[in-house]
Amino acid sequence: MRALGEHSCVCSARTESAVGNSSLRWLSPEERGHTPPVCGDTARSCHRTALRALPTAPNLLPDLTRTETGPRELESFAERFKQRRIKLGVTQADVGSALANLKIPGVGCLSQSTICRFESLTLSHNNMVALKPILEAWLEEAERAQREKMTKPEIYTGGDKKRKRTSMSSFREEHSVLPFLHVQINPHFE
DNA sequence: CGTATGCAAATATCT
DNA sequence: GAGATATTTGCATAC
Repeated sequence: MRALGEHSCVCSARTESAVGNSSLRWLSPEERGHTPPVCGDTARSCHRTALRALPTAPNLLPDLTRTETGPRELESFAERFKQRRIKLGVTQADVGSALANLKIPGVGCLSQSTICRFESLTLSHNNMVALKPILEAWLEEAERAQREKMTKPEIYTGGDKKRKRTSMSSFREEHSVLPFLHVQINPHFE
């Protein structure tokens, strides 16, 4: 009787996953030989079905068009991923939930466990291959966002100095911002 | 506090 | 379509 408490991500409980994450497949139909639709993502097939690479692909074709992500490559990527993540000062759990913000179709959030396993290469090869592009996308996005912050000075001069008085001289500013907040309630770092 | 891992549930895919 | 088997992923908890 685990009280499926508050998980970090929106799509928490495994029983009430109403977040329609349609499953996505990173492999082409040819590779699998034959693949029905994919998954009739019923209302329950949330994240659990999200990422998958070919299950038991025989790999008979000398894929010239496909870049077979070798174990070597995965290994180095996982390594770099971890380093850069830490450099950004982000935890595994943060990454997991932040993935949802990428808005990649079919990709929701992932748990800290999964991120950890990815970094330690303790996932199946196919799973790794499937996750790689996603995490890669997140990494670039996160670094880009940080760069942006570095460029800009401090938006508010808070901190050790005396906080600058919030001079809302007129209501003009407020009026200009409100409309934005209506459409983007949760601005995120971007 | 952040990370690693055993275990089991939920699906996907195969036969 | 049903049952069996394979995979992926999260929770709980130890480290």
